[in-house]
Parts: sequence; C-alpha cells; structure tokens
Amino acid sequence: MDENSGWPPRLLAITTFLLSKTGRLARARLGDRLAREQLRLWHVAVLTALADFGPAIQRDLGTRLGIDPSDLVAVLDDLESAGRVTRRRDPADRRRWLISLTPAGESALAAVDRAAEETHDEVLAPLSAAERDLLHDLLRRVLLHHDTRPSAP
Amino acid sequence: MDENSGWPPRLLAITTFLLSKTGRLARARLGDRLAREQLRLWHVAVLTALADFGPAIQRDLGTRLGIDPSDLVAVLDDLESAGRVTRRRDPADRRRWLISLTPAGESALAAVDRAAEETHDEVLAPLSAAERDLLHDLLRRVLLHHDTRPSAP
DNA sequence: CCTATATCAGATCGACTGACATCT
DNA sequence: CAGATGTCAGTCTATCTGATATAG
Repeated sequence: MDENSGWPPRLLAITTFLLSKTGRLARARLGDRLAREQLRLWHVAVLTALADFGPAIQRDLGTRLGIDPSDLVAVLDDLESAGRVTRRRDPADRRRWLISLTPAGESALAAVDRAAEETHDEVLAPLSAAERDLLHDLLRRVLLHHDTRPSAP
Repeated sequence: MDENSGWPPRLLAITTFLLSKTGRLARARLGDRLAREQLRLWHVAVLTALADFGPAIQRDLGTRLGIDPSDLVAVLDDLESAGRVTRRRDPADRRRWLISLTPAGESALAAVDRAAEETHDEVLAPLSAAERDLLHDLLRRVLLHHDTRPSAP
C-alpha cells in the first residue's frame, strides 16, 4: 500500500507529518466552501463564539479564540460591514467594544453548518461513520490537552 | 468537558476545524525540534524521498513531494550547502540535476527520527499507544485517499 | 503616571505565478 | 522551433511585532 502512494514511507511513518498534511487539506477544503459565503475561518470562529457564549468584549474574543488582537480588527470590520455582527461601545468602559451577533450572523452560521457537513463528506470520505466519530474524539482530546488559548477571563 | 475548554462548542463539533488546529500544532512542534538540526519540513521531505527511493532528478522530487519547483531550488540550496545532498548534472540530459543523499544527509535523517519520536510523545501525550496507532492509520487513509501529488512520472 | 484597549504600519514566512535562460 | 528543466523576481496570505491614540 505504501508502494503506490508516491510518498516516501519514512514520511508516512511520522504521525505529525500526517497531521500536518491532513490539517492543511481540511483547512483548504473548508476554506473553499466558506468562501462561497464570503466567510473565512476566523470569521466562523468569531460567529460561533458569539452564538455559544453571547455578546463579548473584543479583547475577550481575541484571547478566547487565540487570534491576535491586531488581526481581529480586520475580521470584525468584515463581519460588521456584512451586517453579521454589531460593535457598540461598552458604556461601563468606553475603551471597549461590545460585539454582538445579528440575525444575519445567525443565518451565516447555518450556512457554516452546511459547509462543514459537505466538507466532512468530502475530506473524510474513506472513513466509516464510526471511524469519523473516533477520529473526531482523538483529535479533540489532542487539541484540548495542549490548549493554551482559553481559560476564564 | 466543553465548559472549561474555552473553545466554542460549535467549533469543536467541526472535525475539519480540529484537523486544522491539531495539524498546525503538530507542524509547529515538529518544526521547533527540526530547527535545532537546522532543518525545515521540506528539507525532511527531500531527505526521506532520497533515502527511500534513491537519487532523483530535481523535477521528479518536486512532483513526488508536491513542492513547487521554484521553491525546491532554495530547499536544495540549503541542503547542498550543508553537505547533506549533492547536485550533479545528469550526463544523459544536461538540463537535469541529479540529487543524491550524502552520509551527512543520512545522519541528519537519524536526527529527524529522534525529533519525530520526541514530538509524538509531546503532541500525542493524551493518547494511549493503541490510540496513537489508530489515529495514525485513520490519518494515513485520509491523506492517501486525497493525494494528487504522486503517481508515476 | 501607569495600564488597558483598540488600531495601524510593517516584518516575516509559506505557497503560488510569471518570465526567462538553457538544453533537448 | 517546441517543449522540458531549473532559476529568479514578485505577489498574496496568514501570523506576529512594535508604535500609538484614547480611556480608565
């Protein structure tokens, strides 16, 4: 089975190489589908955070999602000009912006769900449903074990 | 378990998101260890290809590994100036360079094996040995299913 | 005065594109 | 001449740094 893959067997033996390659594949395919909805991955991360945790201060969004504060600016500019989030000053601390999801943002999330499903069918095609669940669980445990991003504000 | 992870549950539900994140994690950690040996990931790919398949024409290396021919130039420049590969003109077709592994290249590969093992212990820490094998097999099947890179010239 | 927040300008890196000299 | 091979210059994107204006 190694023989017709084209990859050097020594490379295929390195699990982190496989992770890196499949990760890049997954990112590219998901990104393609999201682009049809005028969305990028960071946009999705922000929308899901607002949907799951409610309105948030810009800075907290950044630390929670692990996106650089300076890059978050442009992401929110995009989402705001598309009407998917609103930026309001926090009356209690006027340095802060309070970010909220709009109905347009919620419907964008519905499109994200469809895009994710389609991407899974494509990317995980060689795996059975049970194997997909298994892969999901393994990856989830790996990610959460290493995560430095989050923690409570 | 979702509650203390910091990530939005909706994001964690997307397998391709997990793949993307863990892939980036794996790439970063492996890259750190390889940097100690003055190696990058593309350097490793080239060295393994030469070790597994023997000397190769530059262009075949590029198509086999899926690296852009123009980027391969710099990768080989690095490896050659470090004495890890040699570039010789193909006497039969003087447009072509014939790339060969040197003893220094082989010993670099030994260092790569150590780096990969250390990285696995770090990145896959939350998984048992059996689970690591399982993850490896699942990722391998996903990657090989999608691969467009290889095939015979 | 010192810190926090948001923003902007720029460096860096990896992947990709287009032009080109050399050789078959 | 047409096509293949390797090389160089430049673009594009994502990520990260550093400086700055405003507010607490």
